[in-house]
Amino acid sequence: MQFAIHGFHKTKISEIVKEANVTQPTFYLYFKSKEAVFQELVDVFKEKLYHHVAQSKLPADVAEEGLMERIAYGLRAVFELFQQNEEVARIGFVVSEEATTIKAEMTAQIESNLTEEARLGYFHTNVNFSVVAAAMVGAIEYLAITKLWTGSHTPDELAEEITQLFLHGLKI
Amino acid sequence: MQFAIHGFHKTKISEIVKEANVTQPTFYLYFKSKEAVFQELVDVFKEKLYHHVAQSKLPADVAEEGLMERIAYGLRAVFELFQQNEEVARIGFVVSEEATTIKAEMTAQIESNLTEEARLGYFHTNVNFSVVAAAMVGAIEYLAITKLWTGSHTPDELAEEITQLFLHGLKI
Amino acid sequence: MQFAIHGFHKTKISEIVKEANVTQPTFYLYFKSKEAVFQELVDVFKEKLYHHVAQSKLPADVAEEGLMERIAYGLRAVFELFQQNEEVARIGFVVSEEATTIKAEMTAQIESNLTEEARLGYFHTNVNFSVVAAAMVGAIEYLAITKLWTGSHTPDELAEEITQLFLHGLKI
Amino acid sequence: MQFAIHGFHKTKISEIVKEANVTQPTFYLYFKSKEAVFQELVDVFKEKLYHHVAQSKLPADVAEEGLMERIAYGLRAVFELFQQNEEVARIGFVVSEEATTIKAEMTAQIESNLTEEARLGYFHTNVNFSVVAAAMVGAIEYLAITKLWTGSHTPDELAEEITQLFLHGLKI
DNA sequence: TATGAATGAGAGTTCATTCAT
DNA sequence: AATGAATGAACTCTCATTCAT
Repeated sequence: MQFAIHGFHKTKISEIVKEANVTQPTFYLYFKSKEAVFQELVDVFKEKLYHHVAQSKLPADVAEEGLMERIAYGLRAVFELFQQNEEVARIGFVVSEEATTIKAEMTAQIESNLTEEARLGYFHTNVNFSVVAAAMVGAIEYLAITKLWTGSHTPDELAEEITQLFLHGLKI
Repeated sequence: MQFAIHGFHKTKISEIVKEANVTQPTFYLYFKSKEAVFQELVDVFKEKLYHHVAQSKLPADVAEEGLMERIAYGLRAVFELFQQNEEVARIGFVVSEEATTIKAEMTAQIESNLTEEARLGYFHTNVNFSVVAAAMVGAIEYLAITKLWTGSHTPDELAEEITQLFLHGLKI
Repeated sequence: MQFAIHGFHKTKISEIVKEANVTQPTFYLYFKSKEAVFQELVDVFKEKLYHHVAQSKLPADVAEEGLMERIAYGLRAVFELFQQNEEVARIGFVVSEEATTIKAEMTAQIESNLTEEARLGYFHTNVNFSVVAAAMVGAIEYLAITKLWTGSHTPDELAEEITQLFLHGLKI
Repeated sequence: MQFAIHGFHKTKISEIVKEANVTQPTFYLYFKSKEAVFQELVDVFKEKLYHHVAQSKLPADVAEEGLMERIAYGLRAVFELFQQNEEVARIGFVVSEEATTIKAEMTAQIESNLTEEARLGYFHTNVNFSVVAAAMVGAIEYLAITKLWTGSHTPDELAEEITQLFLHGLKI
């Protein structure tokens, strides 16, 4: 879908319909307007994303040994969502105007998760979780763009690496 | 500058010149085209950024105790560059088409730095530095947008938090 | 019928067929084109109108006392035609392009009637019957629109009032 | 002006600008939209019309002998307005959607004038002034179209004839 | 007889860009 | 150095009309 590649403004109806081998009026047979079809895509993605993030919150009884795996699991799910819905994810997370809002919402959710998880004793508390959450969201976005959607890394690999990094850091 | 706020396509020459209190033809006395002026801004930023990142590479003789501070120093410099050149940074790092390339270049530079630094023994080596570098760039971008340019955090605070996170992780 | 309400241009085939609970191609099974069906409606009305107006001419032997009633009779017939065929009358007399021609034809007929009637001694001759005829047609049209089709007045009432006005005037 | 001839929907920007020997974008240099320029014309006319009609109300002290002249005077003024502003009058009184409202307003004003004048003893009161007012407005409109704007009659002649007709009627 | 699906032609509008002065 | 006035090219969207079935 052209929107995912070019964003809203550079995407022309004429190109969309050419790709689909139909004429312009046909587009309006199926969609109310350029804006409407774009928004629909955004909404579909938003729905899915929020659902995934909400589910990635750690439960109360994760054992010390299983912690890392459990975190990686949540991240992997997000990366898989991004992989299986690349176009719609690109639109909703990167190119749409609403992407800002969507990422802000995701950040807030992650911050809330982290805070709760810290209270459960999983993490230490001398960090600003709002900053950490934003760092995670930024990292996820950019990794999706450069490592996932390029095909160079799998969701599994990325989740693994990121978990390792955010859990233990680089320091020996 | 309108470009920083609205991006290339939504920014109209008519708005630019209105803001500058001149007429449209005057614009073309000073710039070859809409595209050219935009490119000029991008180039200015690119130059500065690459310079800063290159300088943030750790030297060979940092003492154990000073490591963290030295890393924070490099990050702080980048955030300060972003703060002092918000508009041009927004354009070159976020809204321009070339932003992709610029961030890729920065990522490569950071990866190279990390690899070298690991070889110097600062970090352990069982992580994929290409992934870590991308995570850092993504984090930096999103923190700039949500924490720096909103005025909620200073370059210093952000550098501090990020260093802490990337060095030691969240785990207790 | 949509034409009567919205006129030719604002009436869409898509609306017509929706109202009739058929699809667009079905329309073209029954009518050659949008224009053709409109024209058909106009023709139907034109036929009826000319017939009525021709019949409203006063015969030669109307008694002094019956004159007013005889005139009112003709007018009433026209208003009744308009009332019983509101849609088609609206189209043929108001919204169609041909309405101009139709009203011109009606005006000419009335003028001819008046001239003849004046020669029979019913009216005085120091007025321009072409102007009077046009005034009548204009009055009839606007009264149909504002008093008849709104339901506020009956054909009878309108015929009565108009006859009184055109026969004796307002002056005491 | 094309609007006066063809009405709003059949008038194309492309025709307007062709008539003016400029290109389509030039149109938008001077007018906000097709709709806006049309509305502006309507408003200009409305203003003028209401002013004239309001002024045509008879004062309290018209002498018996001067009555007819005084009435003709008011009508003449309206026809002169129509003549001197043919295009805008056509638009505001005939082809615009608002024409309905404008004529209704004018009718109401005339009815009010007539009622008042009858109370002053100028006219007898056994007629429905609402119907008479509508008849007048309809007559005025159609006479403007067929006798004034065709050039066949002057405002003076039309005012004279109409006054005679509405004051004394056709009856000998 | 009826239609789901499609379209050619053209509407109004916007915008970066350029003359003539 | 500066501009008022204009435009080419392109855009989104609409609508009467027609296939293939």
